[in-house]
Amino acid sequence: MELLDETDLKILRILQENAKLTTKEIADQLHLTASPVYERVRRLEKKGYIKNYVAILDKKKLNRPVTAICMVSLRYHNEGFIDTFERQIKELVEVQECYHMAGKVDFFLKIHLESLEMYHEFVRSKLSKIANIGVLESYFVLKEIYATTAIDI
Amino acid sequence: MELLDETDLKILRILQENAKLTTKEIADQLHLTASPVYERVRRLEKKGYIKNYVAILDKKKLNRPVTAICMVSLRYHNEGFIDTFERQIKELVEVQECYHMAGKVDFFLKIHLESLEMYHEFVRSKLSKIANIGVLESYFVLKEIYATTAIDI
DNA sequence: GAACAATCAGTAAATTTTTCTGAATATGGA
DNA sequence: TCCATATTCAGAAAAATTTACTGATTGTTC
Repeated sequence: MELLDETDLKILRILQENAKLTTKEIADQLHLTASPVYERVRRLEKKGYIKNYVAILDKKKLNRPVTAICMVSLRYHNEGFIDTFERQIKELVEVQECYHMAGKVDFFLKIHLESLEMYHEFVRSKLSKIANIGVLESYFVLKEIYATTAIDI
Repeated sequence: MELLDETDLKILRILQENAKLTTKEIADQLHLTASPVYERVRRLEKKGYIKNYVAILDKKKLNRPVTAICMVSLRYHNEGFIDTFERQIKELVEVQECYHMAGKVDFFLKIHLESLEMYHEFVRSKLSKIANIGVLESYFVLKEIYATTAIDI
């Protein structure tokens, strides 16, 4: 069951840049008609290659100009402690991404906030309330050089 | 010119989770008809609150299971050096995000790849070819605990 | 309270999505 | 090589959605 040919990849490349194109517009780019493109997109959705479609908002216009990167190391690394940490992190609405890392740092967080003061408040009243945090290092984004949700396929 | 009321925010919250809902479906959630929802969405697009619409793909299914975080410090920090670095980074298709940071680390990269071997090759043949890199620290994602493109508004 | 602006509901046309059918092409054995 | 099968595509038609427009209602300001 061969699943992805070059046409599928082209469709995915287009959709991850602009999901509002009509099947007709995509079809024109690929020199096809709307039918095969429509069927392929549905199959790519169904098979899970396309996870979902989202609107990307302007963080600055919506008053979330501060992006912080936070590196967390736990004090104890038993399975229970790690699971608990993960569960508590998911509750924090400010956290956009959280990764469990290999190496001296255990977790990696990306956080969007209104201001540096709000970050201080976030750490004071939420992050530091989570038990078992050993080291917590904060970094701040000065400028977004490049950021996309697309992957190179 | 008051621009965003609670209805606008609700629409944005919905669209950044699922951009494929019809205006009718959104309208039902808000106890409105399609007309005002349609007009509001168009205004939110036009005013730039919505930057674009994208499809989110499944990295593992598309054979990009390795996510690396890379912290780069430059050797020299003249304006020219920084601009050059930024320009060169944007050329690397593997790099999904690049931020200029405050503090001891200058740049922060998120990179999606096929394998650890490909990361090695990426550093060897591309990253290290960029002049003026001082320190380069690599971290690898063991597990994605939580990741969204939505912001808390 | 009158004039103005903003928001909404409803309607209809244009466009797109969705479903279906049949033709063309490719594939895999015998 | 030829036949049977599966896959992919184009085209058409129905269903649904988008888009544009109108008028009514509500809210605001002076």
